[in-house]
Amino acid sequence: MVTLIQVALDTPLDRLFDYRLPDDVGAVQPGSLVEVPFGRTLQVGVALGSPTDRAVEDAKLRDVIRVLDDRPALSADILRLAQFCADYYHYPLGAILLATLPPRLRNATPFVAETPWLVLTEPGQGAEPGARARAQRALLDALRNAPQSRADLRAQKQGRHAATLVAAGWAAWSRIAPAATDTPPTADAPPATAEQQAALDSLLPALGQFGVQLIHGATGSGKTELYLRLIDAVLATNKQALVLIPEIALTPQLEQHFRRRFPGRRFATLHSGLAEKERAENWLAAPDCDVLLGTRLSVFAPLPRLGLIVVDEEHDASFKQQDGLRYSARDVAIARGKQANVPVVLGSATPSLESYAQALSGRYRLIELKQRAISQAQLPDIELVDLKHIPLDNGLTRPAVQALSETLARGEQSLVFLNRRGYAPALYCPSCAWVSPCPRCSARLVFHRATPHSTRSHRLKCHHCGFETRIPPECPSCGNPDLKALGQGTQRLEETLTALLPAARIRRIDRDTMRPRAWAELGEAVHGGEIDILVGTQMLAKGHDFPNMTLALILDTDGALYSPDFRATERLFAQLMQVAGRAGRADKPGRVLIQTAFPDHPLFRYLQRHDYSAYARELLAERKQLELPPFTRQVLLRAEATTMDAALAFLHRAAALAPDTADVSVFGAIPAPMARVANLERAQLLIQSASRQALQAFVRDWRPQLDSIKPRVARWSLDVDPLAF
DNA sequence: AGCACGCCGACT
DNA sequence: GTCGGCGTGCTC
Repeated sequence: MVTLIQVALDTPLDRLFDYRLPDDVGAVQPGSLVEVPFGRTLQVGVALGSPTDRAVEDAKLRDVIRVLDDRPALSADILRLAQFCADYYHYPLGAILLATLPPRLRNATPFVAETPWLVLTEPGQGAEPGARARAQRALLDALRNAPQSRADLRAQKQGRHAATLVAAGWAAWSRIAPAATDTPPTADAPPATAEQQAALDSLLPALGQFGVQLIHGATGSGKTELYLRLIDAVLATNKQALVLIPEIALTPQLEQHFRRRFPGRRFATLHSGLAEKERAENWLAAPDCDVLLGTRLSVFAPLPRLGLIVVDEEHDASFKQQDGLRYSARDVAIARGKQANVPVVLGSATPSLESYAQALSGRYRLIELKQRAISQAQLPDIELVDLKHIPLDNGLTRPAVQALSETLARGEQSLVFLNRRGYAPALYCPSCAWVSPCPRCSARLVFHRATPHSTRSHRLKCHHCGFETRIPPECPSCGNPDLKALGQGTQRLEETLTALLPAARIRRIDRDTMRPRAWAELGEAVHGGEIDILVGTQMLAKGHDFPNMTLALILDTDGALYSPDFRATERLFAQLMQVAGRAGRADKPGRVLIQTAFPDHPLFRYLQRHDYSAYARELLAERKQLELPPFTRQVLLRAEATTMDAALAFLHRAAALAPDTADVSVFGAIPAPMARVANLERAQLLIQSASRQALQAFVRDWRPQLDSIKPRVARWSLDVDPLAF
């Protein structure tokens, strides 16, 4: 009898594939990585169990080529987590499993990990080298104290003795230095404030099992200190902590902070900025580490002794993957915590409304930190500049310019926040009112002007769907050659400020000016006092604290205040608070100026009081009044076709096929959200529900029907966002 | 998703 | 005469 095995492969086909398992390929267990022939290519797949039913005829079956034994099999808990994601996000299991692997381990090329540490083995602990082998004995003694690095040993010409110990089985080369045998010391912690102590008293007893704890603490209230103490407690029981952060590039000091706090503990980091080799090595080392600090992709890392998951800045959009498997690492972390029966700690100064709602309903435990642990840190004053009474000149009011020049005169730094990149949000024809519409979607094309750095960027660009075109020499509608830039973008603002404050050293920060690795350099420039004014988009909201930044100017948030997308309004508070938080020094509170035509908007009232809780409660109450659920779950049906009409036709037929469920609403089809792919137009249909079960059932019933109406022109995909505002 | 098969327009 | 465009179908 031939052994058969199911293999999950990285293909959009949402099914498993059966293979014959020849006797000579070696041991295969569920989770083993195997190389198999697929179509006319060879692919790496994940072996699962034996097939339960025989759907394909024997003639189609092919042989597993080999087991990739240079890398460990995926563990049962990762398989389970991936299965959860497959169900939750309606995404093929194989695609998820392969995506959890670091890229270097997704292909069959053997990977040899670096082994920089010589460590003592079990037999080595009591080993007695011969009396004359003094060098060996000395090295063995040294190893009993601490692992030795390969580089040091080489420098001390100990390489030969090391090799002898390894040959004797007393020592081994390892990827990662194991922890010292006795509990490594924890560096001195600052004394806990009364509030922190109260939080710890409630958090520490909850560490043994699953539960979600939402720590709502303003900047400076000591959230990080709480994480560190919880991690300390978890490490003491020989378990591992997983710490998820939004972007590691923005917080280089955080890793140092952690390492210094737990000297002697084994740290690993994972993020997409690592070189492929390093990422593979860290992933392989993860099972042996004590603390894994990383970005969203770390949520799938192998951690056999997981004891705690921390999600810092849980509201942050970076936790959501925007393409492929559109998972939210925060939500997957909660699922993982539940499966592993391990507590999950979410922390934020401005928790997402969905988390806050869960906390208010009692499903999560809410822990509020109100005091500032760092006593010097003072909250900034927030002033509103009423645009109904104060005129704008090139997007700036007199008080704003004055504040900037005063700050400059004092030798302090300012930040100017304008959430619109480009030169101007639109190009405008004064004679016929043409305003640069995007031919592919309903947005406006943004005017980008050439700069000394890149002349190629002199173009009209759609920030919504990615369409780009050259700047027309005359109005495409009436031929008028005199087109005007309408409104303000960061590029134009930079130009205006340069003209107004010629002495100021100004630096623009947005997606157009920032290269991926430019943050460190920017941090140094700001710290070194080489910059007076930072102008930029929301990119400015995150990252370093600049100690000499005392003014934050916020221009034009009104679009978001009354946006038809009420989620934009809901996110605005967090964004403004983050920007405002950039201002202020240890010795003096910062000043924040917001230009707005709607100073009476309730958001500002709460913002001025720095009271996010009250604001979040009001938003949730408002939703209740409007009979909106506190959060919705949504599925996006995307259709791609050679013409927009064909894509829309498919979506309309799909909508008509929607089963009649009161719990699920199907909204209208809209054209081209984000980029035209491979000469296909893309449109989408939004399906929403407050109930996950209802949505799941809906999609399950609907899916086969969609296949049946699939017209020649369209291909479709489901994009699931199970928890969305 | 790839990748090949297959049937109709403009070119060495 | 063919090169090559993308519509269609398949992958254990």
